Amino acid sequence: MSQQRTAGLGTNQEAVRRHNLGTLLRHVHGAGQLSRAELTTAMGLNRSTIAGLVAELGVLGVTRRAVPASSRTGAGRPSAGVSLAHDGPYVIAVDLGVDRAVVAAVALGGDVLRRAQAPVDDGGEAWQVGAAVAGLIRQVVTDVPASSPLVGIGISVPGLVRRGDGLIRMAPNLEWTDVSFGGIVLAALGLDIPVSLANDANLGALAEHRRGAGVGIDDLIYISGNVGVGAGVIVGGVQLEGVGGYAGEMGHISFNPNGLPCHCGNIGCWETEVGAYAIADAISSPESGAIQLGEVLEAFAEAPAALRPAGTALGYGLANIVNAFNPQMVVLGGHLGSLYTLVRAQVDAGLAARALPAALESVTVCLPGLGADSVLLGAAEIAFEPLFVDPVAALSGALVDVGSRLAG
Amino acid sequence: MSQQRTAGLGTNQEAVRRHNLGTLLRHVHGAGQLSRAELTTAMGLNRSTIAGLVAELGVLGVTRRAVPASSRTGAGRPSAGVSLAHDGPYVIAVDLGVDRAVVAAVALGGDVLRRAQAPVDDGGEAWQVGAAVAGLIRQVVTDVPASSPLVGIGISVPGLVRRGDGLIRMAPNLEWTDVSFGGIVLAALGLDIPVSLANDANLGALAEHRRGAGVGIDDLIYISGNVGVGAGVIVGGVQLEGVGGYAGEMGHISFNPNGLPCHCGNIGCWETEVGAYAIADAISSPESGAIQLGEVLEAFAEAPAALRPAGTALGYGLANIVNAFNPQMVVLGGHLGSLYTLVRAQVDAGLAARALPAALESVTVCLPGLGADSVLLGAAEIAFEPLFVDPVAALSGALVDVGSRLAG
DNA sequence: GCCGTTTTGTTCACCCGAACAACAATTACG
DNA sequence: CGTAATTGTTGTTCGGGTGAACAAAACGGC
Repeated sequence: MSQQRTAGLGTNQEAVRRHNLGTLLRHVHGAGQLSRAELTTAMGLNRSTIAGLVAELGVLGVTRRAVPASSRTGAGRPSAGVSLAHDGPYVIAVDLGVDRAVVAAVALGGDVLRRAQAPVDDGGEAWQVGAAVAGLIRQVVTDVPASSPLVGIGISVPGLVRRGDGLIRMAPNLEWTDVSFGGIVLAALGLDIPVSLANDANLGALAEHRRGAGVGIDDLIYISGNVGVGAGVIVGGVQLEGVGGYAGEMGHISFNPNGLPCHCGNIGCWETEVGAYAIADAISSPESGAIQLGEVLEAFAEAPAALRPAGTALGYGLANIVNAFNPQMVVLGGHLGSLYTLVRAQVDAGLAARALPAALESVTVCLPGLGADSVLLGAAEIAFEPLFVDPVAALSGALVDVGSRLAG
Repeated sequence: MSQQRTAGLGTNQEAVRRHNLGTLLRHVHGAGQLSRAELTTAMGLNRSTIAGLVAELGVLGVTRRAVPASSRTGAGRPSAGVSLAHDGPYVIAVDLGVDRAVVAAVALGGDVLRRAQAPVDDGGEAWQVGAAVAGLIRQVVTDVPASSPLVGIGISVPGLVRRGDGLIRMAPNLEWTDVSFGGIVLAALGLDIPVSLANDANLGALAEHRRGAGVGIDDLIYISGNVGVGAGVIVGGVQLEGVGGYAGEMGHISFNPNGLPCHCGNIGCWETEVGAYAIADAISSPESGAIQLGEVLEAFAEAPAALRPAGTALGYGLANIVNAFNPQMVVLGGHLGSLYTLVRAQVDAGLAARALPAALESVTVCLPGLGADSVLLGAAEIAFEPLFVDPVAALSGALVDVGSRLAG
């Protein structure tokens, strides 16, 4: 629910300032610390202009002047560093999993200030989960400096999230349908701040693209193995959403017409071959092991033979994805990452067998650079997004001293 | 090879003018004729600004003042119309098919000034085909006013085209590999102007999005049935390309593990079920009928039973596409359009059976609004693209009086 | 048929923001 | 220690979008 569609509009002159200010902040957010000279070359603007923008961000309380980071060697005056203020803006990131919820306060720059988590009951009602999440948020905001403005809340959902309003259309593993979870959490908190929701795979892709294994890579796919299987797709540096926001449901691509029934009602979806339940079955792990499948797989020192067909199926499915999207990188998250480390040979062979040579030659399969935090940090990213589109407006709408507001 | 990646750059102030001038021209190109008042609201700029931009385009010889188009009723001074100059810029569009090449001179606004076509020998060498295309281009430019500047050449290719340099990596039905066809055509012409190449499905999608069935629809997929099967994908109003430019090869998504061998080396690709050869086989049409399959299918008044499985396979494959991309519209081009009109029931049923409900509810399957010209007009669009990015630069690099240059 | 209303084109001064140039600051290197 | 190189700082210039005022052109009611 991020990308605004402004096709055909002209560029207003105040929009120039907004855009430049936001872009500069985006750079600082991405690098954490960088020099004004680097900003000058990265943004292609004049020194004076960068100086003005940096000064404005300083007045806004977002950045501060840092010691000259000696990244460059050679003659010349060292460039003054720009880094993030200690009491700068932050967001709440929520990773709603199948069996647990993780909540974190994340500062600009991507640092996790504090995190908390709690189990989520299987089949819990949305309002119960919302109350639990609200409780975690209350915990998490206590440590944040009171003067830090809270920009918004980003929530990752293992299911289909409608673009625009963030309604959860279907979350099979939570057994939710048409739940307005953002509203529920806000009501439980008694606050009114921007809430963004998105699919977990989409957020994993976003985080890996911005601060994980895919930095600098504009065509990237993150495949989430989180009981179900979904893909987050970034093409040309922007997220693929689709009209409704449901793009990337690669788990329900037909894979085997003679396969097993899928919970979606069809037969032989890819998820029935590489989903957590299928793999747990293959290694005769108890059904409950499917939810913790990542850990179960990590425990293996060597791959049992029973996993090899799943590896091949993963490779074949990846080939479909490579043919469809021609990505430069495919990141395997959740249990698929664990599976990949075990049966890498089968996966690579399956991919090479079925992908078109031209598309295969430029793709890399890898593990998440952010480990298990990809999705959580992606949730932080969408919450920050308005700040990069219009810093001034986003900050004027942000709340300060949230800790005491929530305590009182 | 169109979309330039400028992520992270700041907005230069001269870039504002470029962008606004290009955007205005894009509007005029799209609508053909529209009033300055409409431009003002569409672009969100001031009346004065629009006036300045329109004046500049007039000086450039691109637009001319038109009679007040009375689109609005009511009081008030009628708004002056902006329409395209008679001797304005134009491009050469080339649709390279499996058995024939179509070449057209296309004016700004999308009008085909003149077209010519010639058969292409099966298995012809690239330089032979290039010479034939050059001959058609010579024919086509004769009618164009000498003062009209030729902006560039756009070429549609039934195969994989590398982004950036436009190299044809693989065109199975032409039996070409790694052919620099743009260079070949330019050499045959003895000219040096910008040439853009792209995959036929991508161009079909572009044309349908801009002037066909998908005007105003930002998430659209065009599926080309042109012996092989490929998809052109537009998401969020921009073309999905992938790192190398090979995205959208949906014809080689695995469809049936027990299916027939595909020319790509795999088994059971979707193309082996809905490609022209498969369908020609099904209706016992001679092998040569595959190339003209569209016409063969059009001749049927009612669908023979033998086509029904192909219809179902088409529906199933569309479901995969809908799940992957969540488009708002799917346009079926080439023989797939003809097939759809015959076995629509099977296609719709197959799609409904396998697509996720959330994604299914917002998708429409339809036929091309531009008929058989989608791809040709798409080739014109990519040739025009530089003009909308920077009108002044594109015009300064354009050639005038091409007719006599090529004749002499 | 006239006059007020409405909408738009036209012109001008204005403002904002990026670019540019000159100078100062600061370091590396010989 | 002096020179070259790079960057921050400052004041000025320049370009382009904005806004106000006025003119133009059509409609509608009287």
